Amino acid sequence: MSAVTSTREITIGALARKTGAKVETVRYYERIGLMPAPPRAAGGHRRYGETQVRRLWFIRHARHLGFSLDDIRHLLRLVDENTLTCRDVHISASEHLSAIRGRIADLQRLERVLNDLVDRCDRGLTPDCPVIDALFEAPS
Amino acid sequence: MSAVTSTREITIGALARKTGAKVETVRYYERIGLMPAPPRAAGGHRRYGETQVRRLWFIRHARHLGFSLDDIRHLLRLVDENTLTCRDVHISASEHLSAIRGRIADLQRLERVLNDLVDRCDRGLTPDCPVIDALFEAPS
DNA sequence: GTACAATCTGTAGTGACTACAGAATCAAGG
DNA sequence: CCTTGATTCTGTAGTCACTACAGATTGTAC
Repeated sequence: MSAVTSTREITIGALARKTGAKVETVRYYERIGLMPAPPRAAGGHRRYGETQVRRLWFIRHARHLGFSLDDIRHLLRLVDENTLTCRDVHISASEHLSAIRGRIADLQRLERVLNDLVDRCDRGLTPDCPVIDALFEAPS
Repeated sequence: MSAVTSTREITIGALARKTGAKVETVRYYERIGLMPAPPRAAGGHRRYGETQVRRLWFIRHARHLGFSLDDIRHLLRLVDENTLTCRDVHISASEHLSAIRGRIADLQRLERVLNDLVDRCDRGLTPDCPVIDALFEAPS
């Protein structure tokens, strides 16, 4: 087993292309402590290994699932402690799921109200629109 | 007709209590030009009349309906020009409505994926959880 | 050697507020 | 008149998750 630098190390640009993240975002994740500061090449450019590529994939997937960076930070701490279990993922995802369902319900309520407004404004052919008037007044 | 200050003018705190907005938010709306700079009392405190109360109600209602401050700015410009019609409200609300519907659809897709993940992680009683593994890898 | 691409650091902008700090003003009770 | 406590004033910075620069340096291909 040699201890020399792996030939599989890649630049930040290659990492970004691989995972679909932007270069600036990767540096941002490093700044806020989600990604560890990687080793640098002679000129100061960052070099990433397989572990960091996998870590960024984890972040990307979790973000895509709508987890906040704080949620992800929590999960990654468990990863770093080597104690992340299915149970942890289950708990975090369940909480997240009910938040999502709440947001869907909120938006659906909003949709009904807006739909009603659109409907009433559509047919509002009278000179003074009661819908507009109502917007300017305290709710009854 | 007297030209003295109306007795119905209220402070920013009273305005906030009336409409349910926060004092800071009212000042914020003034700063970004949604609310006009009101006249001041002797000591420099803001005084609001009925017109501004109605204007703030409009903003509150529109925000509650999920319109962006930019949307609201647009509508209020028409109000200031005295040309706001039911048609304008209809157009703006329709656009907004389809954006809301798009977001609902996005969240519902997300809900399905998350639900599936929760489901699989729930039953994942094997030592190595394939769900977690998948989170660390490029999508296949 | 010379382009040109990629990377570096640091800072500021987004939306819609919210949260202070520190000073001034106002309203009520004694 | 004076004090106390609430309210208001201005200005600035923080939130979230990036994104977009500027200006300097480094890496790479010909």
